Amino acid sequence: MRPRLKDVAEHAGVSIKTVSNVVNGYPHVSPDTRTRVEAAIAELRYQPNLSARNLRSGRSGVIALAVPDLSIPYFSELATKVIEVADLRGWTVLIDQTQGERRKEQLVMSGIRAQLIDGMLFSPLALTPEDLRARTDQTPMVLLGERIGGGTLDHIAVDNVAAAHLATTHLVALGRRRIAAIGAQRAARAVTAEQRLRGFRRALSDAGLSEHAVADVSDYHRADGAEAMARLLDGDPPDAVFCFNDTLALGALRTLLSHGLRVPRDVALIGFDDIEDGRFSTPTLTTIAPDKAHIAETAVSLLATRLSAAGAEPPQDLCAPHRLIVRESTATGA
Amino acid sequence: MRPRLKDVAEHAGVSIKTVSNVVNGYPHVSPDTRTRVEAAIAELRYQPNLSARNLRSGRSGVIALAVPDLSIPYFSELATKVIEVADLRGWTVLIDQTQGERRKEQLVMSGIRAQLIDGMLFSPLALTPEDLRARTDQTPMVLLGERIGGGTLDHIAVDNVAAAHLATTHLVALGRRRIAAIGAQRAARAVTAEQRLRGFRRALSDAGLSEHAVADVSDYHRADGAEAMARLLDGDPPDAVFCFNDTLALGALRTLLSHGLRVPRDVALIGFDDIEDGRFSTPTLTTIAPDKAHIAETAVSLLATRLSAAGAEPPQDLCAPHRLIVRESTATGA
DNA sequence: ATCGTTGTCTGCAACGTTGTAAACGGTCTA
DNA sequence: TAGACCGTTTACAACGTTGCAGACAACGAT
Repeated sequence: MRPRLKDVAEHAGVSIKTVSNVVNGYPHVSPDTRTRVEAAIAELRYQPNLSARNLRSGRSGVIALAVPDLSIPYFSELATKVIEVADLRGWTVLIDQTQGERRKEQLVMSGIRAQLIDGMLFSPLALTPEDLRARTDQTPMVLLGERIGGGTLDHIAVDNVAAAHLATTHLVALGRRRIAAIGAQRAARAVTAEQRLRGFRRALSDAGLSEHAVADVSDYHRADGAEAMARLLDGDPPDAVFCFNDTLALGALRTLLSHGLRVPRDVALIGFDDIEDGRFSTPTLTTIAPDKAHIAETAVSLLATRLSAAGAEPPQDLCAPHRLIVRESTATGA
Repeated sequence: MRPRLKDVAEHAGVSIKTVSNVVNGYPHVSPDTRTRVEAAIAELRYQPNLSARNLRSGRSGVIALAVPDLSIPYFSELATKVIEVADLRGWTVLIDQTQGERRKEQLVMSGIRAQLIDGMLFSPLALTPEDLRARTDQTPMVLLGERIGGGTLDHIAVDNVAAAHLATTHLVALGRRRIAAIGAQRAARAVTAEQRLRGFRRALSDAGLSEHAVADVSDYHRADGAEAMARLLDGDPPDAVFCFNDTLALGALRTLLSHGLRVPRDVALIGFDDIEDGRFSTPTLTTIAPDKAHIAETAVSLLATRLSAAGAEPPQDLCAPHRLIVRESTATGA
């Protein structure tokens, strides 16, 4: 059996509460007692029972991170960072996958794990602002990515409009004129896609260009990008394409190359997310890099604030930095 | 405040224990009472408090999955499957990343989360059989991948020797004669790498060929593969390469293409793991596909057995199926 | 000498749940 | 009709922890 406070107390010749005080860093414990208790803790290899502590204190030290799909590299890279940062605060991260399905997102949001966690970081895809308003669960929550909170929840994301504008402007600066986009979504709920589309269109009109084509996708995997690019090539082929994320771009790249087109010579390609794959594709992938570490750190620290100050401080709506990383898929010399 | 059993009991006009019985599916409850209790549960939106339940019952319904790094696609794909399968049993999965570092693996193995979890699935990289023998923590554990348990723990993995043999034999069948491998590891602990190397060598000697070259790597990321391939090209270039995983292969592919070599014409390439990236690279990547769904299901069910039967049933050592998937990187017509 | 103050330590109760055992009312059997 | 039996329901205690209130000793100020 695992040792309890009681065992440590008997071993050190003090009361249970004193051991608890030592464990919790309560200051008014004499150095002598403290040493004796610590020795007993070490000897018995005592570890606090988290269930009991949680039951008593209402805190579990566990936070949830809900993302659509870990097998999308952007989310697994983000998860890696979040776990790292949370670890520094002594928190354990529990990951929920929603597959971007509205039903699962509602489930997660409405507190299916509420008993287990102190708070959650949530990266919704299909959820509507109404869904969020209808939320009754009180678990503190920080939104990542989609700006659908309507100012009712803490939120951190890149400025998608500005980032998409930057990406598109880069293509324009290469001298391309028939610029297409891949990644729009029919579902009116897909706020991120909508914002990137808006940035794309604004950049084109700023440059005095008209939109060459926009391809819808139903999901953001490689296969969707490959298939969307095939549709674009069926019509009047573009000379540059902005893909709303890197996996779409890698799928599109595959289609371009297998159609015998050269990248960037015939078609320049830019993605979004800066996932590791894009650094090793051929050609390597130009992309917009959101500062994932910054997002993870900010998200966790927003949650920490929310957890400590139960007060009604107004929710914050923060912006993460992004930058353009130029690689071979838009290189000029090629 | 969240409703408790007590609130539901009062609302339904029964005792706390009766509500508990209904919640837990205890059979001897009259249909009438059951209906009334269920109505009260629904109305108050009662959800059991997991901390209390865990404290009382000693079970948390949470299992840990410890892997080196989620940003390695193989592990994120595996994690996705494990979460799915665990969900069917009503379990929540908590993910620990070890970075393949021995110290972190020891930490995880020795029960750092023991208070929180009922059992764990562990995919070690750097751990030695001695580390495992020195383990004192009693949390049930199932090993994935590395066969270092020495028969003391449940274990599921593909037959790495046979799989590597299959991969190498495929290259031989293409008519290649200068066949190299990428992915050996200096650290004697890396059992998986060792087994794949053994299968590689056995296949070559079965074919009457001698080993062209073997490149060591320190890690299994794309960058390591790219760098290892560069070293191979410095010497007498191979006409085929077996990479011990797909990310290594994609890195190697990058180096080959940027050196102006054609794949598979000049160099045929085969990987291991069947990650999604390999289906969309150019050329697409031939690979050995371990049955990840099978691994996830088996691992979770091994753990379930171990959890229910506290008895000393002998640990099982199981083998997951694998198959060869031929794609462009070893296509014959090219 | 008395009183309040400070620092250290302790006992008690409670967090919400479930296992155990026992109570209750009814039906069946002798 | 008494006793045994069964299905249903209940009270109680315990899981290991921490907040609270207070006990106790030592000390300084009056």
